[in-house]
Amino acid sequence: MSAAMTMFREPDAGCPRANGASRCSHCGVRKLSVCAALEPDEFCALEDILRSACFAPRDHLFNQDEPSESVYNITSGSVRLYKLLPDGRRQIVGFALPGDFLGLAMSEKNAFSADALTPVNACQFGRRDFSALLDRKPHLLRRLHAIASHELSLAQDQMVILGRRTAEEKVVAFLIGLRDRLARIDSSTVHVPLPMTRQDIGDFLGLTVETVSRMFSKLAREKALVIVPDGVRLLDLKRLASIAAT
Amino acid sequence: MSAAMTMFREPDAGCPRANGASRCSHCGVRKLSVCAALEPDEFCALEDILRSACFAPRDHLFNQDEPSESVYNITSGSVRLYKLLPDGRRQIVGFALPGDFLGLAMSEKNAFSADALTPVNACQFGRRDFSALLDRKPHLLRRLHAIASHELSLAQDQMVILGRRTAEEKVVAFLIGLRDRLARIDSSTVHVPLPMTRQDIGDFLGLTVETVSRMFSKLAREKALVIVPDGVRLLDLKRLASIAAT
DNA sequence: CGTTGGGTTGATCGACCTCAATAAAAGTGG
DNA sequence: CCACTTTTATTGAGGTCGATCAACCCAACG
Repeated sequence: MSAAMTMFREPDAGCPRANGASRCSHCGVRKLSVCAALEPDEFCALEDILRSACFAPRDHLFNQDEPSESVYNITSGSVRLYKLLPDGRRQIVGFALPGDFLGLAMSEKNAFSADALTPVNACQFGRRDFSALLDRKPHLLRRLHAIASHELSLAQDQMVILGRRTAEEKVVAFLIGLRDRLARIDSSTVHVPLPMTRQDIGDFLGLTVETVSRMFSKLAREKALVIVPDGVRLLDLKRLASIAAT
Repeated sequence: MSAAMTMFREPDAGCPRANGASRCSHCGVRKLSVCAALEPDEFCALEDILRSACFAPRDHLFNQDEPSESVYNITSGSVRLYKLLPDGRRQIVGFALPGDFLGLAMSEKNAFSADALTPVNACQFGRRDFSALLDRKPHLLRRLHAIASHELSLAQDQMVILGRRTAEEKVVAFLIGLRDRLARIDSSTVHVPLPMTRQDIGDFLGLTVETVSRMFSKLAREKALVIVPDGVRLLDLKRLASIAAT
């Protein structure tokens, strides 16, 4: 391989897409990610500090309250982000999808834990390296801030869902929200893959597994959706949208 | 109006838009705000685009879904931030206190409504003016991003409260959280002024007025706190902290 | 005064939780 | 490939926390 390859830190052995992920020019999520802020000739600065990482399902990217070493940009797969209370109650604060950035806060300690739901590929950056890069690339910082603000806005939407919506509305809002996010990545429309368990969905929506399951059954019974292996297929989008909007 | 109505420290009495607010050097919240990122000689750039604004209780700073004209830095008083569902259900997404910045997202449209709970003084900036300033002052942008990230983190904490805590825990977490924020402004310890109604607290915590009132009564009955005019006095901090931590 | 908005308290109800049983997948090792 | 365990999903029965409905108090205010 060329001298250009020597710029990359060593990719994980056995990681299928290791090369693809670090070669930003071929990256599938480049236009969705922080990286979109950079000009083509600036990518070398990113590639200099980037390490391609991959994780198997259940691998932890990082843990709540531990020092934050790295920040990540997800290139494939999905990641579960959650907080635990001392007594074991869990709140999932989000699911990261391809294009999503983890470590917006650039803080010393992780505010939540993150683990892989599916095989995950990510660009990994040293927190300090990335922070230094932000100081050199104001465009990148500006973009990161835009992303953080958008995340804040989504978090506030989630507050409405958690605080003021019924179980049925929660589940539907979750499905519609996930569908909209997936549509940005590949334009799938009615098929919504669900790499997370019902328990995960419950812990995201402030419900129990049983209630989530019951709502899925109810919506399926009413022909608003069909439950398929690994996900759902939305049938009556109009009806679902009206439930989520109310 | 009574002095008790104005719960939080007011640098300039009444509402003169002349001195205190626009003269950054004398501003009481400078070290807490975005502005802390600026060097003394840079404040003129801020003062150039700043307008001192004041609001009476119930005045709206801006409304959900309307175009965002300005961003604000609160210098005194407190502001209620909320989202409304079409059917009238309300979720309060936060209370802004002195030092807080409104308009982090710098987006075209407001994601929520904001109105004053008490008399409020604020520094008002045109959204475009402020955005342009951010391009000229990377330090300011960096600070704004730090603030946005911190807000995101608080929003995630609030998700845990909304999704996974009991009514009692919610109320206690709210009081402790507010106390901690007030402590950053003036180091009050046990007296927590509450400029918002029980209804507001309920709409922040995903509870009804009645439940909030009952929890206050319960905590008062158990001598964990005393209800005083315009607020509460925390008595058994150890016990309250342990409820909130659980 | 009467009115109005906020706060408290009680009685009842219901949405969601808890507990329990079963079924269906998905690993795991032989 | 098949037993065997483990994890996940579904469904039912019954209980509970917080919502709802309603009465009342109190302070502020015109």
